This record gives sequence, C-alpha cells and structure tokens, in this order.
Amino acid sequence: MQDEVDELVEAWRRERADLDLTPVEVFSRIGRLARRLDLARRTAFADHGIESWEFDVLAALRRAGGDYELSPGRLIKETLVTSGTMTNRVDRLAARGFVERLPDPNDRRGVLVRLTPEGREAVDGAFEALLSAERELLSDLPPKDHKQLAALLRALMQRLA
Amino acid sequence: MQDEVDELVEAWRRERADLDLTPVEVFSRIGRLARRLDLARRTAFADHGIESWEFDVLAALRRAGGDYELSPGRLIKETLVTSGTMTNRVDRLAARGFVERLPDPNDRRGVLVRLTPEGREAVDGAFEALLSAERELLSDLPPKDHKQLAALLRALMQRLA
DNA sequence: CTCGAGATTCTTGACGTCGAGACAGATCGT
DNA sequence: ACGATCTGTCTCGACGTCAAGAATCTCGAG
Repeated sequence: MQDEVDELVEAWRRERADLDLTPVEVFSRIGRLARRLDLARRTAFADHGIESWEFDVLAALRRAGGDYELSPGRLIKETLVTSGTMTNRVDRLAARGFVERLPDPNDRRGVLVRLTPEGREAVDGAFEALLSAERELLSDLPPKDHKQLAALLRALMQRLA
Repeated sequence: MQDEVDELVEAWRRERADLDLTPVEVFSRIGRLARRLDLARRTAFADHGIESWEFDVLAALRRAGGDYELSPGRLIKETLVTSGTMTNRVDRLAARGFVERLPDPNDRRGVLVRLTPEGREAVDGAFEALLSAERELLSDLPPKDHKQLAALLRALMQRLA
C-alpha cells in the first residue's frame, strides 16, 4: 500500500539516485500528518463552536486545575505564541465570555486569566470530541502499535529537546 | 525517560481521570515534533541562504525533472498553498533569480515557472543539508526502528487520506 | 462560428501572527 | 531609601497567508 510520501521519495530518487532518502520517509510523514491532524482537529472543534487556537488557551487553563487561573506569561509558555498574539487571544476569549482578566493580587504589573464556567464547559466538551475523533483514527491499529508508535516518537523528541 | 507530552498527559489525568488519553500520546507528539522539525529545517536551510517556503517551491520544480518547469497551478497542488500565496512566492523567487516565468506555449492563459541554474544549485545544496541534519536526528535509533516508524506513520496516513 | 461553462492566473482586502519597543512595577545591591 | 536592572504585559507596524473575485483564455455544444 503506497502513500503520497512514497511517491515523493520515488520522484526524488528518479532525480537524485545518489542520495539516501531514509529521513524523508519519517520526517516528511510527520509533517504531513501534523497538517492533516490540524484539519481533523478543526472539524472536531467546529461542532462545538470553538476554534483550535481557542482550545489551546482554554485547555492550558483547564489543565492548570484549582481555580483555573494562569498569567499571560504562563499561557505564552504553554501555547508557544508571542505576547502580542496572547493579548489578542485573551481579548477575544474574554469577549466570548470564556475567560476573564483579573488583577494579580501578588504583583500589580500582572494579570491573571481565569476560565469562566462557560469556558470550562466549552473546553471539556471540545476535548472529549477531540479524543473520540482521534481514537477513531487509531482504531485500525492494534493497541500494541499505539504503544510502540508513542515510544518511537518519544525517542525522537528526546533527540530534539 | 519522560518527555513534555508525558507531563501534558499527567496534567490532564489529574483533572480528568475519567478519560482515556491514549490518543494524546500519539497525536500530540506528532504535532510537537512537526513544530520542532520546522525549526530544525529552518536552521539547516539558513546556512544555505534560503527559507523553508523557498525550498518547498524549488524542490517541487527540482523533483519535476526534465526542464524543471511547472505551472503555478501544479505548484499550488504540490505545496498546498493558495493561488495568491503562490503568486507572491514566485514573484520573490524570480526577484532572487531562482526561477523565471515563461508563457505556456500550449495555453495562452497559462504560465510556466522554470528553475534557473542558480535555483537548481540552491535547492540541491539545501536538500543535502536537510538530509544530513535529519539523518543526524535519526542516528540514535537503529535502522530497524526507522522502518517500523515509517510503516506505522504510513498506516496512519492511510486513515487520514 | 459563436456562445457559455470551465480553467488558469493574478489582484485585492481582511486577518492573525510576529517582533520590537513602551510602560509600569518589582527586585536587588549599595 | 535610591537607582539600575529585570520582569510582565500591552501597543503597534510589518508581513505572509487566505479567500473571494476579476480578467483572460480554452474548448465543446449547437
């Protein structure tokens, strides 16, 4: 069974038979899979009326637990965006009523972003939808392969720490 | 040995012990790896003075072989961007002298984008640098694991066709 | 031959992100 | 206390992408 990366590799081999294309087999697939997963994620979230970037922020707050509060700086670290982007995102999430901005009681420069009950409901629903969509994608592979795949990917991540 | 996704899963488990988080182990790693690979790619290309988006376009032309000509429409399909983006990219590549625009002899609506000798040199050098950087990342894993990883990723891609 | 549907490329405006800098407040040494 | 430096957040301009539409050309049906 051939996929689009097999064709890509074949095309390169026609032109550059001198090169070892093994890395392409792995890394090109990871890149393309990530792209498609983004799309799958987007449609899973769309049913729950939220967008991927919204989920990223809300999920970080949800995972924090307790009172579901994090500073913008912490959110920046969790979601890997810049400060300007986070200001914009928090603005829009606050406008939708999913988060609220509170003054940080311990640092007058600071702000805390808190998940509202509506935000919590939204993110919980979206996360369950995401998990079930993703489980569906894994359903062809035996559980043993899940573990192996996760282990191999973990090994690669170590290398790219 | 623990990675950042293990922490992510652990945080979710603290908050939502009721959910089966297996999919996160796989898909979250794919997403994060893709992000880091983009960075690695970028630095590998930077040594050769080209950017990732430039490589994407030049590589498509290079793989085409023959006289290294493709239509903008074909380039759009290969690189998964929209037409406005491709017009912009071809403009900038032409300004750098890596490609040139020719009228399509068989269709007066059409245009052909052709790789120049400078463009070919650039893309060949960049590709070799990319492969060697990527090989380095795989060097910890035994070749048998490369095959297995590629096979598992291929199986996932079938599912997302 | 002509007409209209479809194809191909480019143009345009809107949008989200980035990155540099502004600003206020905290922190630490003296 | 005081000043210098650091930290945390926000502001703003530039940039690349997207999506929709404009302009041009092709090709088959009648």
